Amino acid sequence: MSEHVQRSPERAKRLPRAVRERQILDAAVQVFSRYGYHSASMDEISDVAGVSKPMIYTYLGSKEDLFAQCIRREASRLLEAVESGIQPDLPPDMQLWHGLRSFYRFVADYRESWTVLHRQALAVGGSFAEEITSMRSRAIELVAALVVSAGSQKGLADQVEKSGEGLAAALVGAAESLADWWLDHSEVTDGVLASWLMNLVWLGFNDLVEGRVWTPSSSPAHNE
Amino acid sequence: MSEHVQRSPERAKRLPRAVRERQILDAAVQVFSRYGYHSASMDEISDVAGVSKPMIYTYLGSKEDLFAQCIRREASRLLEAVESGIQPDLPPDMQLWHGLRSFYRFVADYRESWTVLHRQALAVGGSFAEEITSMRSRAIELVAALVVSAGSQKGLADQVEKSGEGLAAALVGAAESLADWWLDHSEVTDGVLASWLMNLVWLGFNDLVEGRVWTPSSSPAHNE
Amino acid sequence: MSEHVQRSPERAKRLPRAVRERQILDAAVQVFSRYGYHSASMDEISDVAGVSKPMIYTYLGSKEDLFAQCIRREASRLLEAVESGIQPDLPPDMQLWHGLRSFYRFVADYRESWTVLHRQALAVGGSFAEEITSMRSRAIELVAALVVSAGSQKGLADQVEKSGEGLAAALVGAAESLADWWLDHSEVTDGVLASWLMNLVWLGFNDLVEGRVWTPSSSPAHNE
Amino acid sequence: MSEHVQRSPERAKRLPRAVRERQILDAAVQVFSRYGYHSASMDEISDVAGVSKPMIYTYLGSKEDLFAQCIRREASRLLEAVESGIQPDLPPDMQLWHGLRSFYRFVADYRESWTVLHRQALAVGGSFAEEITSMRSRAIELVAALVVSAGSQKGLADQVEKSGEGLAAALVGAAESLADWWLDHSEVTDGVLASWLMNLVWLGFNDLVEGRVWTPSSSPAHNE
DNA sequence: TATGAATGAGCATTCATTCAT
DNA sequence: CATGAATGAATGCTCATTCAT
Repeated sequence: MSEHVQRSPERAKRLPRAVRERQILDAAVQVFSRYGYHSASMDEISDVAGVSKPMIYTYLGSKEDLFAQCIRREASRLLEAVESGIQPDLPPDMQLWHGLRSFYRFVADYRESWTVLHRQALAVGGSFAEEITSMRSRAIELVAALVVSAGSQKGLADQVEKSGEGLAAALVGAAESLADWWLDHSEVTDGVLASWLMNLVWLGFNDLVEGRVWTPSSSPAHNE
Repeated sequence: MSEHVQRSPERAKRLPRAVRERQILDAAVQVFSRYGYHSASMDEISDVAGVSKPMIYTYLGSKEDLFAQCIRREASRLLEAVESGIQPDLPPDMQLWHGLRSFYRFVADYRESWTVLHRQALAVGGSFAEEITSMRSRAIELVAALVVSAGSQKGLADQVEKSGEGLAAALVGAAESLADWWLDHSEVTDGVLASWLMNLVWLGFNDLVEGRVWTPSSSPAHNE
Repeated sequence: MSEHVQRSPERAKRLPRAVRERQILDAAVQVFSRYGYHSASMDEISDVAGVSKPMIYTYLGSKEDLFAQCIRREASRLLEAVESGIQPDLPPDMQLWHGLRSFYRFVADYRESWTVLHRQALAVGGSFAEEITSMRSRAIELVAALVVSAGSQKGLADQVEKSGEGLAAALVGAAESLADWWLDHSEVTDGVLASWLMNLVWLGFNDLVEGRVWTPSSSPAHNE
Repeated sequence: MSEHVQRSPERAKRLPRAVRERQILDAAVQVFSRYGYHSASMDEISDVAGVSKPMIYTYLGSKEDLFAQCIRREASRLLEAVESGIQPDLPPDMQLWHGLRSFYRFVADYRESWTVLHRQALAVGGSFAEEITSMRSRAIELVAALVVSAGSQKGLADQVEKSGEGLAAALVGAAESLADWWLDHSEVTDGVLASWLMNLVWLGFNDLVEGRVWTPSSSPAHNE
């Protein structure tokens, strides 16, 4: 179970509290992302952090507290990364494009952060799931706003209006799923991933906005 | 923690093995979906199943085994449900359409199965993640085949060829994400969900196939 | 710290629950009386009981629960012992006399029970102290009733009326203190101890000095 | 758990050692009396004392040492208080009377000291119990001497000779018990308590009932 | 077949105690 | 003199798992 995890070589001494807290959080993210909340042991975290267990409790509180702080820190990082990649004065599609690229760069740079956020946090019931879910909801709303703003620019097709949030949820899910897929197919670049998504959902979305609609009865099997 | 879970009223006796196994698996899915793998206790499962713990071990093996069998059974059910909804002689888009509707009907009918598969199984490291991932991969490949077959009907654009699996992964993710979203917005029907997805991804995909491509430089900000 | 404590020699097997519970409670009283609530470890209790720790938790609950049940059981035993020694149709002084003898016999027979009740239970704050205090209060009231009934038989002197409970508290304390003293001076018999107390509080030290002595046979029940 | 405990507002600096030691002991008595030996934490003591933990260790040694010194200091205070209230040239009963009043005044003035001594010290096994027991023994011997001296003045009845120490133990226990009772019935004065005891043990309950009452003014020292 | 009885092993958490500054 | 930083060592408790009947 505890294969090979990076650990601080020597028990460093007398560091200021802030530094220690960062060390501990780093270690915690690493371990939580590997084993999940329940299987992760405070022993291993303290080990990886190069710090004794009591310090963890003194500085960061209980295991639950620790996990919560991991989640929050990584979620903030992710949001910041994405936001910092977006220029709000660009048109919606460019915003989405840059947002997606930033997102994938983050996933690449901080695999563990992404794993904790995406894979582990939801499985742990209670407040964590809520917290994560609410962050995800915020992301979805953000995308929905983008989608709707794009639609209104072009005359806001009915389809878009009604389904904005649903479409956004689908888009976010697609992006996440592609991120997961990427973890096992790292040969493509973040730009390629973002392109795929843009082509898949943006072109489709564009059609919608311009009045082209897919319905079961419009399928070639039926309408010719 | 243990709010209100259905439990068998009386300790029944001398049932054939197959029946017992089903009872146990049902209970296990119920409990796992509520609490997640680690927080679920064999005690509660045996309680809900109306069976003593040793029986579980005799019939289904360890907790890990039990979970694996839950996963497999529910995944099979899901796949069956989806496949049985598809008529292979229809055109690709209609197949996708029917597949999506079947998928959402399954999610609605077997919430717990879906929860176990989607939320819990990935968080548990090791063999489970692999198993789930491989099943998901199969689903993705299936969709990819659909996508590619649609592409080749129309002359297989390059974009599609290279990105088929990625697009499929994105589509599957979008469908899953929308399923999650649906759990909290049950006012729309499965048909609506499927429509959204078809409009979002199929129209977009169609554009691709027909040579319309989104690139950063084709965005209005750049080409005017 | 863990000098030499009697322990069950062999890990006995498959005993009915009631028996195990008794074993565990016996062991717990033994260990609590030796080390006090806090220093006693569940490990040692389980060891002495010849039972694994999980059984203790399954059968008797948490350490606090366990201690509470020890207290209650021993307190009940003590009360029963004292009450069974009293014949309510005797005059008050004879009742007191027999009650005291029973009390001291109990202390002699169940040293550990007495230690737990007297020495340990009060030091642990919270509900235990309250429980013990309330039992002690009941004992005091009982004695107070005796005292007052004796007083009213003789015309109820004012002093007695006003101070009944205080006197009873003092008497109970005297009895307890003498019990403690006895633990280090076991050469005298329970009868002697009871005599001392009767002479001290019933007759009065002054009387003693002047040659008046209370003996069971000088009680009104006998000497008329 | 840590409701509201007085604490030094500002971390004072550079005080002479003796002062620091007093601060710490005061805090320790306060905390030990509230929570008992085991539940009291060095952290809280240092907190209440307004001193860092290492200082405690430097000045007073281990937790055990600290507790021992609390016990000794408070016991000394108690003994001094009682002794200073006694005038050795008075007759025994008056000495007892004054001693008791001093004792109750001490209990009233230093509740915490009394609590530590009476409730906590015995429950902690090992050397503390011995120390406390030995101090209590000294008190008992003192009283015994008083009793015996009273007896010998009047011709030393046999009963007294043999049972002197036992009687004294009973008397001391009665006084302590009454002190405890007092903590919950503070409406009576220390004089009343002392009177009750004098009447109970010195004169005898029987005497009381028959109208003979001990009062300070009826003591031989005064009424002859 | 079916189960109440029993446990090994692990985990979160706490606390007295000590360095390094 | 004085302390924030740091930890070794316990301890209460839980849970998957297995016998003996």
